[in-house]
Amino acid sequence: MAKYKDIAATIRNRILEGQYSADGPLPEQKKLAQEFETSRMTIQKALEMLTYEGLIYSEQGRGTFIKSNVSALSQLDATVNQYVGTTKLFAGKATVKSDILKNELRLPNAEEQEKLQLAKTEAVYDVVRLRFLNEVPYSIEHSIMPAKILGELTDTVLKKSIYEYLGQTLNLKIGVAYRRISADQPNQMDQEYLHCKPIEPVLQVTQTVFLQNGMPFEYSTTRHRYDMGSITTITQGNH
Amino acid sequence: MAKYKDIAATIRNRILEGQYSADGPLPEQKKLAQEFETSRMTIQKALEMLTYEGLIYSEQGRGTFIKSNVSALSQLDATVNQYVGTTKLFAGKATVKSDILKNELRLPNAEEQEKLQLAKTEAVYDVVRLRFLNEVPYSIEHSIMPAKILGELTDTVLKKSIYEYLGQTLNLKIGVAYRRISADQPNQMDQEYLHCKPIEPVLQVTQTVFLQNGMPFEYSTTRHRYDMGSITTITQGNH
DNA sequence: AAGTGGTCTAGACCACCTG
DNA sequence: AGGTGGTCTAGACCACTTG
Repeated sequence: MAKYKDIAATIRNRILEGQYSADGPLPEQKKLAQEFETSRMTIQKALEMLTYEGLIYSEQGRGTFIKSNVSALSQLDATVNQYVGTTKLFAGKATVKSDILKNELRLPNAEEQEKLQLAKTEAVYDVVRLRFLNEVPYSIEHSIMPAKILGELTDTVLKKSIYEYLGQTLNLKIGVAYRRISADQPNQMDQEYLHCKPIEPVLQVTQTVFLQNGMPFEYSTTRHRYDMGSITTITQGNH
Repeated sequence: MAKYKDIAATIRNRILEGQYSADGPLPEQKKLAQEFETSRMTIQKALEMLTYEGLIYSEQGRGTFIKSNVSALSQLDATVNQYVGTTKLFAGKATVKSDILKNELRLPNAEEQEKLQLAKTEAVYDVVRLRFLNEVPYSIEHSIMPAKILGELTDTVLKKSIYEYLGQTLNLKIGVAYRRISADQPNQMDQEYLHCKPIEPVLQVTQTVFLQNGMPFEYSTTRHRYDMGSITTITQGNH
């Protein structure tokens, strides 16, 4: 492990255990460099990590301070706002299953070509899945994914988790995701599969997910029963 | 301006203008250091900036690459997923006004004490505002804010933007925000003020907003007409 | 083995805040 | 003026990937 990560871990623990005064500043960088027998640059990389984690902040000419919401943060189980997919989110807490309503290989339409940056000739998977939480249907997920990334997409994979398949079998990493969240009245499918009554709305999430190398990997729309799911986001201000 | 920021700006422009091959790697760090007549550490800080912006990524032993979604990104006006409040979001595009339905100074209840990290004795403002976009009501915002941060909260401020007041008058900076987004059936107030029919849902956002120093500054619930507003988020994976 | 990025050093000077 | 963090240097060695 890199030295600056070790140092960051040590300082993080001290902060969480209250070993540093919550009011006053942290020891100055020069002192920390002496204590950890390293250079100031290395200390700065460690502090930079903790800054991105939202634990501390620095002000030029004043010092480095602990954010006062640190105690509140430890109550939330929110590490970072990272996309994990539905399956992993509920791991261990409940059983998640999927019915595959559609799994088709076809050519993309104009919108899909644009969103997934594909040529007319590059095929996509068009997959619709009904997802169950503890045997109760809670969302319908409609995904368009480029065939060139996924290769052979079997029902076995779809029944489990596409994200698991991506990371473990294809060894690809998720990068950025753009999501648009809105509320909507239930449509015909929602009423049929999610058993929504006309007055029971859905929460709709339309997202484009990119791999770490920037290739678009999924363009999807998911509709959740309003009483079975909400989205949590953490937005960091500028550092 | 810092040298590494200048260099980052130069490289960013080159990438956006297509001066670097989209397939191959960027010039190696040593070459860039020579070109910009600087040290490798400074080049690394510049590249680090572009990495956090989602423009490039590096792989140890291979090189630094341009993400292939760069062209798609420039279509979106999304720089970073920063919270700006409703007023600024629509600046110039439409007129935003507020009716103040309630503006009360009182003591916090147990939930508010916890969310805002307040003592029983510290007063809060309890504000309900009906927001109009081009004279049409589109959301109801219910905010609880600590009086010790805001000082005197006049109706003049509330009619405009609290976030503007924070930044410009109080010189405080927004830090992190936690938000929970869900869909809901319209309640009595939604039906009265947003003119929702029973089958017209609302998009609800419950958020806790912290200042840069970690003090909680707002605990609020906003309900939007489903056909007037959606939330867009950008989630970065791990770098 | 060669070439890439990742980390680290031991200094230095600058920018900013506070008394 | 003194003390803080912010930036920068000119090297060095390490970790990883590729031919």
